[in-house]
Amino acid sequence: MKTRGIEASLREQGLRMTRQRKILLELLEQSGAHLDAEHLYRLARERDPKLNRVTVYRTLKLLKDSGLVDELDLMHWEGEAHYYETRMKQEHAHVVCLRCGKVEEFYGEPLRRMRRQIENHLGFQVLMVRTEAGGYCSHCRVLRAREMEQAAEGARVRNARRTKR
Amino acid sequence: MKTRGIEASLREQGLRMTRQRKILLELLEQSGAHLDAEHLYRLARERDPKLNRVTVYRTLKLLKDSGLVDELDLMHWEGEAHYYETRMKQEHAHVVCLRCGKVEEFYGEPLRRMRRQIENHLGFQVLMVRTEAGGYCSHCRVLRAREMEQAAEGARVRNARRTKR
DNA sequence: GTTAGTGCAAACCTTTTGCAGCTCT
DNA sequence: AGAGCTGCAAAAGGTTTGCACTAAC
Repeated sequence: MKTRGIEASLREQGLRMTRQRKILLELLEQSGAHLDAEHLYRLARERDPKLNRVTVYRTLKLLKDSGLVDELDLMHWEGEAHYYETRMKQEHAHVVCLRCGKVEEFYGEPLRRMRRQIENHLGFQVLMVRTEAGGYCSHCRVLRAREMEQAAEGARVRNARRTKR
Repeated sequence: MKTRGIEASLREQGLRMTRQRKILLELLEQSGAHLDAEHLYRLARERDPKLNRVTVYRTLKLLKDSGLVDELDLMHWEGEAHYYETRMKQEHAHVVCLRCGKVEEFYGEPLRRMRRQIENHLGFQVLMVRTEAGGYCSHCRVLRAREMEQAAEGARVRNARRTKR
């Protein structure tokens, strides 16, 4: 959804498209990445140094409640911040590397099928589904194995020392 | 996994099974429900009034990092608290009613299939998958429709008043 | 006797709230 | 005028940290 479309959505709800909201929406759309409130705030201040952190939070809440952006946790990869993305794309899962923080998106039939099954089996009217996976990306998997090996080595040394004494 | 099994897991990592941890683990297992830190703390204090809130947090973190319990957000239904459940059961999704807060669990093939696809397509080693859906349960769906109707009615009245003036 | 774990107080970080002033319409 | 919106300061909510003391191994 373009900023235009979002503006229309806001208007329908009797809400206004202010200078601040325009800045925040543009940043959210440009950045393909997943921004958290603080990051978004810093970017926004580059365009308008007076823009307040509170406005960022209020805007994000508004957009979230209007269903215009989705809120993610990314498996709490570093801290409790929430990440936001505009709701333009197809439903997808987020896969986070717990070592390097890389985020990949996963599209696929199982997601849609799950939504349908939840609706049919549980009688829920599903408004949002959030699927997040945590693990190690192909790159970090190797490095991780090496790290574990070294940790085990360290433990062996420590144990040996203890036994000797 | 029984408390026994968890105790063994802790021991393997050179960790200790203290009175406090035993209490917390038992509570987590007994309660089929999804407890948050505060709730767990209150229950724990009934058994040991001196047990500190900080210990609850530290224990939960420990168990989470050891992969012995899973951490949920339940779509941030009321606040930012995290909910915990022991990792005994099969992989499942949590479906939260955004009106009454009821939580249902969903088991099914799509979940397992999704995990496999993420591993195959993205080359990730998946350690945890968390799927949460938000919506309205069959009961609240009806009530919700009624509420929306009343809200719309209210808006009509307000608009009429404004136009008249 | 070591090392891990606990309790207490205080800090921390993210997010929300109250309120006066501003700005669209 | 009247509603929505912003900025500022202050509070809230959930969680973590530093440190001295205690308990498990």
